[in-house]
Amino acid sequence: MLDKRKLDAVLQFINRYTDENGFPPTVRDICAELQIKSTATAYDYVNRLKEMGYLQKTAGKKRAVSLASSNTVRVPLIGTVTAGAPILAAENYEGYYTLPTAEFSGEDLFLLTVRGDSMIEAGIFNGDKIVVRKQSSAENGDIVVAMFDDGIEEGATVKRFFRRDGKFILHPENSSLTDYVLDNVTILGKVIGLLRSFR
Amino acid sequence: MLDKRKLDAVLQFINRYTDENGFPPTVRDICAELQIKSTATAYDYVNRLKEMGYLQKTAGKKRAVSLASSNTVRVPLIGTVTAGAPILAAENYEGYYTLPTAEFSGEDLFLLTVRGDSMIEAGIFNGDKIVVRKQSSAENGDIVVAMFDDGIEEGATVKRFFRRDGKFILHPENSSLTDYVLDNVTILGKVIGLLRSFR
DNA sequence: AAAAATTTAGAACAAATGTTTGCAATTTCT
DNA sequence: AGAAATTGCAAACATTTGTTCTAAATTTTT
Repeated sequence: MLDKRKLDAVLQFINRYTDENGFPPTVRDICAELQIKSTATAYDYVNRLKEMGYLQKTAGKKRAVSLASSNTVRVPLIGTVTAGAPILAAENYEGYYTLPTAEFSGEDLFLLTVRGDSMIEAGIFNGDKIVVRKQSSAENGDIVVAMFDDGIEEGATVKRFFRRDGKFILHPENSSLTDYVLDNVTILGKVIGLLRSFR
Repeated sequence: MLDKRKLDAVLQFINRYTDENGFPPTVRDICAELQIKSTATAYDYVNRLKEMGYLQKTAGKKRAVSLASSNTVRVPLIGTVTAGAPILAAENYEGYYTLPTAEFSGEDLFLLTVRGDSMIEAGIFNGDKIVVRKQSSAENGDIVVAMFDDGIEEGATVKRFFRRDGKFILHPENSSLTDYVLDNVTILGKVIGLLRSFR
């Protein structure tokens, strides 16, 4: 049986090295770091880690190891949620943010900058960037990004979602605002987290 | 004069490729992507980008290009802010989070999980992870992580900081709590942002 | 339009780095 | 303790991939 700790050390090193340098180490780098005296040994470790599913690598390629489970996701910032503003349009892409999967995981995530104070009591402030998972339905109590059109106003907003008596309710978490009660809403996604930076 | 757009396309590609694969492309990958017919040409582009300061690379090394200005920072999660709990101890490291520099930048950042509701009116909730920049002083109005010892209680907390009449004030943003007025505090850092994930 | 400069291509070369092999060292099993 | 299995080493090897060189193509300048 092979020493579990050594394998772990190799994995850790690959992870750290890649993060610090922007590219993975060579087998010889691994040797140097862990005082392994033969490239074949380091090579062996890497292959075991691959077989165990911790690493991805393509045979032959140089410096082509990467963690099987990435620590990060690339998430596009696609605009601002403000009434009337069409979002989700490809032209609105404002770049990609790399986020830690430890905190934000899932498929089809995107970021939106929040404009307004309608969710302030839920801790979502003006200027926050919300992490949204794209989905077209929601459960009672979810915070969602939704498009609505009640004949008076239309647009996309962030609200807490409820369905009651055949109606859709978009509930602002701000006691000075009132609910939207609608016959139709289009759910764009569920808010799964947020980023804030104090300026 | 060389086409600015082509250079930009190369930079973009290196960025995207690295993000998607965990390791940078080879000159031949660049050729394939941008329909360049000679490795020498792609090689030239990469070198120019290096000279212009957009890329870092070491001559000779394979697959060893990386962006000069990283899009991300690695930030350690070092514990929880709760009264009485010593933080900043090396043993408390709970791993590293990769955060986007577009949102959180600076030197000596760390993350803490917040326990308690003392800053709820500033939008900092129980369970949030705050991004802290290590520093030993603060300005009036800053939200800080501070150690205090008033003879009754001691520990680390997150509070808004003020200095007034020779005293230090740690002000909770929660109208049901009262200020700590202290003769001595040790500032551990300034809160520059936060992460939240809804469970 | 010719000359000069720059950019690109094609091919060959060299070095870094993954991979294989045979054997020694170590550990595990009987 | 001895046998068997596993692990580690050293060295050679193979391939990927960076690099260089020369000339053709293109663009810029005169």
